[in-house]
Amino acid sequence: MSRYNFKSVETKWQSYWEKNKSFKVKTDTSKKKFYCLEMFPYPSGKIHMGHVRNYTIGDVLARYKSLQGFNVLHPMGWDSFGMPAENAAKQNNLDPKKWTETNISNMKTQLKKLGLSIDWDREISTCSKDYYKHQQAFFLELFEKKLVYRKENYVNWDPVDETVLANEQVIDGKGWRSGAIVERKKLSQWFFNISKFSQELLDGLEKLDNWPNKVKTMQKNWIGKSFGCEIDFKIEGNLPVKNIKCFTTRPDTLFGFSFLALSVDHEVSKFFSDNQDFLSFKEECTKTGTTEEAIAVGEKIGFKTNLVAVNPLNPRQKVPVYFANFVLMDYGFGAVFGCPAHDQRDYDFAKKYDLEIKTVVRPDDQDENFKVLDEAYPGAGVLINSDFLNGLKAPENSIIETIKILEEKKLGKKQINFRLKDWGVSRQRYWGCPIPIAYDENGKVHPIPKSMLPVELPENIELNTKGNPLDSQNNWKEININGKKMFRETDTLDTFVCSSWYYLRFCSPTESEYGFKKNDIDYWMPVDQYIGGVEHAILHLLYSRFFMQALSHNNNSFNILEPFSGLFTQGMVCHETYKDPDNNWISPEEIENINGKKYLKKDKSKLISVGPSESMSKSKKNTIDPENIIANYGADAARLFILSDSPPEKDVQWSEEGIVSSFKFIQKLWKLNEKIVDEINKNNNADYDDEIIKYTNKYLKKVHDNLESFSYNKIIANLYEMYSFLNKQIDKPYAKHTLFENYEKILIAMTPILPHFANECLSVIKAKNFKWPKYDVSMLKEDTINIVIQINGKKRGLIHTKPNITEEKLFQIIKNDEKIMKYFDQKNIKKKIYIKDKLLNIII
RNA sequence: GGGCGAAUGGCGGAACUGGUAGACGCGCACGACUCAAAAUCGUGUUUCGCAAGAAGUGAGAGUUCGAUUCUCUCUUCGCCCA
Repeated sequence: MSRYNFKSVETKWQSYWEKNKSFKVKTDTSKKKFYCLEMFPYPSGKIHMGHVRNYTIGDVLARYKSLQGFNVLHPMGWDSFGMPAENAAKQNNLDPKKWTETNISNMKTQLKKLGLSIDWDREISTCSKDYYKHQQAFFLELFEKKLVYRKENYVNWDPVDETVLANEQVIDGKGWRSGAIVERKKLSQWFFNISKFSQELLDGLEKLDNWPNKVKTMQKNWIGKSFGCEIDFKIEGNLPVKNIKCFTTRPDTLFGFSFLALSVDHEVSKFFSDNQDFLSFKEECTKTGTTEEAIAVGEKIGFKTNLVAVNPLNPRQKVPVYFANFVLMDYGFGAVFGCPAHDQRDYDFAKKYDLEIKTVVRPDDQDENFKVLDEAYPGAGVLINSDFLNGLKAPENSIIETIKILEEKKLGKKQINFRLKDWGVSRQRYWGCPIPIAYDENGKVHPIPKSMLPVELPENIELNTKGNPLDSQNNWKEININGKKMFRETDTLDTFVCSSWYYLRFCSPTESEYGFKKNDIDYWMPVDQYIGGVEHAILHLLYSRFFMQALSHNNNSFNILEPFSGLFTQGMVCHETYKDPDNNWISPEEIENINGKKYLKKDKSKLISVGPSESMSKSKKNTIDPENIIANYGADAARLFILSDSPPEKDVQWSEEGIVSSFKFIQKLWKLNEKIVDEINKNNNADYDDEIIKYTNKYLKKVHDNLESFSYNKIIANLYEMYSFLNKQIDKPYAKHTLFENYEKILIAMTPILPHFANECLSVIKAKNFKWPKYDVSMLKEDTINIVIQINGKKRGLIHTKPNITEEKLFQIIKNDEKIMKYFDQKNIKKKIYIKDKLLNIII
């Protein structure tokens, strides 16, 4: 008996796959294709357990599909532009490019040790100019299609570092690095016109049957289609403002109108540009955030104008016009009509400024005297105090009816509004894809000619400058286009742009003329199964869907609108958390278990308290390094454990006991393998025994069904059962051929999960040219079955018999069964319910 | 505040379209081997009960011959949006 040496076996197979380019694929229209894609990693330096889980899930599928005969595209690349490289470079005075390349090389080595079936010849990296060159061409293509434009927009500005911050870099309103209070600042930036496709992106979701409903719902809410009305309010006052347009989803509450609120950026604000009070109010507004949350939670403040707005349905009613901090210019028209009784935000505002709160909707269980008191009532009911609208059912009927009336009177019109805003792609960063645009001396925009692409990032530049480092690169900035001196755009593209089309590049990774070849994407696209974290449910997936819409827009050569036909979102990897008595987080590697109860720090200095299992994070120090795991237990054990404990879509708890038991199980499988090989070599000629054939077929059906439904945890359970079956049976003499044939099938079905181990065993039994084993339906029939006997729905016995038994025959058997008969008297039987070959329920 | 989802032993989780609840794993207990330990193997393990038996899938109702599964109300937790 030899011990299974995972190190030599895993190394052997990994180098075999590499040498033979086992996973290299080509466009081949004679074969059925399967495109299996996992979200590509950011090259942070080391892989983490989340990667192990993500790529193991994908690899199981890719290997399974490949054995089934599909031409499987399973590529890997690097999402290699982005801030961590720039930050690391700044801190350690490094070159972001070198930092990134080193990380890629380390992580590639680590990924290879997992035994993934990846076609490494297709490896791409978004920071390489071979990649971003095409991205710049796409930018220009969208520019020509008028899907890219420039506008002024607010950004989070750190006044100390003189830099723009991403939302996640703003912590409690302060810059994460400088601690300075973040300001809102207007900058001219590039936008992708994603909102043009709002309806298409919404409609497309309907056809994505293999996406989780959860993700579709999240996208639907994000796109946020709302149905409402555009109302033109007449304005009276001392300013040359005659009308103000509003969008509202609740025109039916117009009789509850008590103020009109404008965004401080509304065009009316130009009349207040020398009003000091207004300017300081506007200043105040920039301090509160612009997120919907900040607005909902924050205090509502207003600035009263001398203007009054006329209620279009009741011209005698005139209400004040305010500027207010909770109205945003980029939603609707930057103006809302306030109905405090039925909108909490308006209610808060009205309370503060002592405005009228008029109830116009009563809940169904209240009468006409219902009054809104302590909080707004946004719910359903019946319209009251609304003149000719009284009695309408709110909100469904009343909205439609009110819009009809407003349209008839030419006071407003029906409108569809989307919450989805255009995608701002400008980043004031160095480490990103340069935007292929130049400005002449008058500031006019000129696309950089395609022949001059790529616009390369300058290398070896000083990053510790204030503001965007590219801004100070005067040599680089200057460019000559058609004999004219111009200046390059110094902003770079959001890294989400890079990941919006990488799945296309994998189809034609070396194509130099364009981002992809048409015949490649015609064959490979769409991605059949995309696998990644749910944290990308909205932005990345929506941007990618937009990108396909944008490329297909006014394009006759291809029309792929949905990039990912199947989506699977895996859960996170969690671990217990540990703290010492001083409330410091302690890493699992620093502690020791005493008696299975107490935990001590390894130097025995401190008692450790165990906290709940939480997703692995550096800040809580509850991470486990996959590299150590692979070194100590092997890739197969890591794969086995990460799949075994929980369904892939749910969180999984990493534990020392778990990985150890997976490791031990592989050792057991190896011992079993040796026993079986001995048995096969014995060349005994026992009688044909169909027990193993039946069991194998049942097993293969389970594995097949569980693979198809992503129930990978159940496959591991099936495998354990298979092991204990074989281990008990193996002492019986088996016909050599039967044993060999079925064992081979079992091993092949094991290769997606344990590729090194199973291939090693297959080579030991000299199996060749194997395919995915199909189960034989005729072998699934049982010779004997158990029928449950219930009395009044309670289980009272089990009858072991042959299938296809009639109720009468079954009852004959029961009559001789004292254990069952003691529960009832035959005279009292009211009814018998017989479900053939399953259950008999006797009602007394 | 809104949307979506979940709740099953000490723990992670099984249970096909309503039909034997707790598969499989971890942990734990006992036993074998051993001078001993580790490793390995075996047995047991929902709760109460000596047992016969009874109860039992977050709580409460309902539909049904029969509910972890379907319907309603509630509680708690998670995720997303706010």
